[in-house]
Amino acid sequence: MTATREPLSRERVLNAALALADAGGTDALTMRRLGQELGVEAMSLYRHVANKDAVLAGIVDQVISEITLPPPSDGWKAAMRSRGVAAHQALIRHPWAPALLMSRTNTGPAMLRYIDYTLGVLREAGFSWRLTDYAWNTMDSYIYGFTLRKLNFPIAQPDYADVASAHVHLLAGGGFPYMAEMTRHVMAGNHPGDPDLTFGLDLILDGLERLRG
Amino acid sequence: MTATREPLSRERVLNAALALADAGGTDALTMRRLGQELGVEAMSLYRHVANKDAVLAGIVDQVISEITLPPPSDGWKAAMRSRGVAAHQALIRHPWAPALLMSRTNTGPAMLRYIDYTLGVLREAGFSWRLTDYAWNTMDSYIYGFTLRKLNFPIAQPDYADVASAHVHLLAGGGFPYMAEMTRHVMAGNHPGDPDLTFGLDLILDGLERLRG
DNA sequence: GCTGTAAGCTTACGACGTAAGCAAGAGTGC
DNA sequence: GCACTCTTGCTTACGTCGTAAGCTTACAGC
Repeated sequence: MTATREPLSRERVLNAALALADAGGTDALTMRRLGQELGVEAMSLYRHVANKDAVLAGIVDQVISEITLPPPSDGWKAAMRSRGVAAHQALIRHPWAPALLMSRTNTGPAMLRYIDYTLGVLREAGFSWRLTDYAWNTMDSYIYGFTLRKLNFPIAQPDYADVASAHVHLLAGGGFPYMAEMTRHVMAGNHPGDPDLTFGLDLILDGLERLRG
Repeated sequence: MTATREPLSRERVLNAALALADAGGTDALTMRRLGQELGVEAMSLYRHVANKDAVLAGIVDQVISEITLPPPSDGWKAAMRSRGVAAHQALIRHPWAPALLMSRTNTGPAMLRYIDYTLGVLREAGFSWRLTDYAWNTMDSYIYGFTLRKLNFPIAQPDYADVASAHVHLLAGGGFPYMAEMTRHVMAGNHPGDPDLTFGLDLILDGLERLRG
């Protein structure tokens, strides 16, 4: 009289893995817990997935697939700008993702699509192959770097007050006058502690525009 | 008649940890192996170090301390440029470091010194606090992001031929025309596969110069 | 019914970080 | 010389991890 449960599948495994990572970060994603979440023993997962690394690759690609790619007809600059913002937003929605994304070689279908789109927009806008490669690399280095940094910046975290007070004694020592003053400015509200992606992105895009001629 | 061995110390532990990470990456750095390297049991390390996380924080700060900071008298732009290059080089010397650097909140003495230096150069060059913060954030997001990306880019690895041939079938499918063509250009030697830090860095610095007015 | 194949289960191994308590030696005060 | 404390390193053990090897069960096609 037991209802025959839905059989496992690579897709079901990856969905559960994504949910687990979203809920508790990479640490919460273990094969045992993943099995538990699916009502199955850990070893059963290996019928549908080569190993844990494949799971990680799968969920990273899933996140990349969430990046909405604007139509190239918007013009290369606008397209690259909103592509960058969309990537940043998708990654922020899954805070565990950037570290994974940047510390592995990713060749999932969504990633390849995403790269090909980017190269295509730049090429069609008249950038040389060399400049296209450099431009792509520069933008993505910045976007991913910025996102990862932001996620680990104490200021962006709810326990900012704790962190700040824990470090105040370091700054008070007098060895780091500029940091101390900067902290004072941020705490006084003169200046947003939360960094802004578009500042640097626009800097890069304007520079690329000038190089394109 | 056994020679009394050199007693452990936080410094000796960190030095050995750094050597271990340099030799085999983060995975090779375990408390047991670290003890073994020092001729000591793993648990003995805990007398000199709070836990493994403290070890990681220690060696990351060690790497940061290797970044040579140019004299601010060179002018802010030249100083920021060679600071960036120096940071990149130091991180490349310790390929395991960028991932660690970017996935934790770092408040070691070398890191604080490094940040304070950067803020100081920008402030003394006349940047507002707001612009100083944005500039610092943009530069470092790019530098770290670029370095981490480069380390995980298959092209930078000795097994590039393998990696390329393993992915050729994906490109050959026709779904990714621009990537395919780019790969062809790189393989034909028309274009360096190895990315260049200074391209993006100069883009950013030129943009900052314009903003400073 | 028989048999082949797939899906999930069981057990087990060798890592890992580290908590708790023990042992042995080095100073120190008398 | 002797007890005392403090420091340093060692022993043992626990719970967790990824996953190799082999087993069981259920169903499909004949």
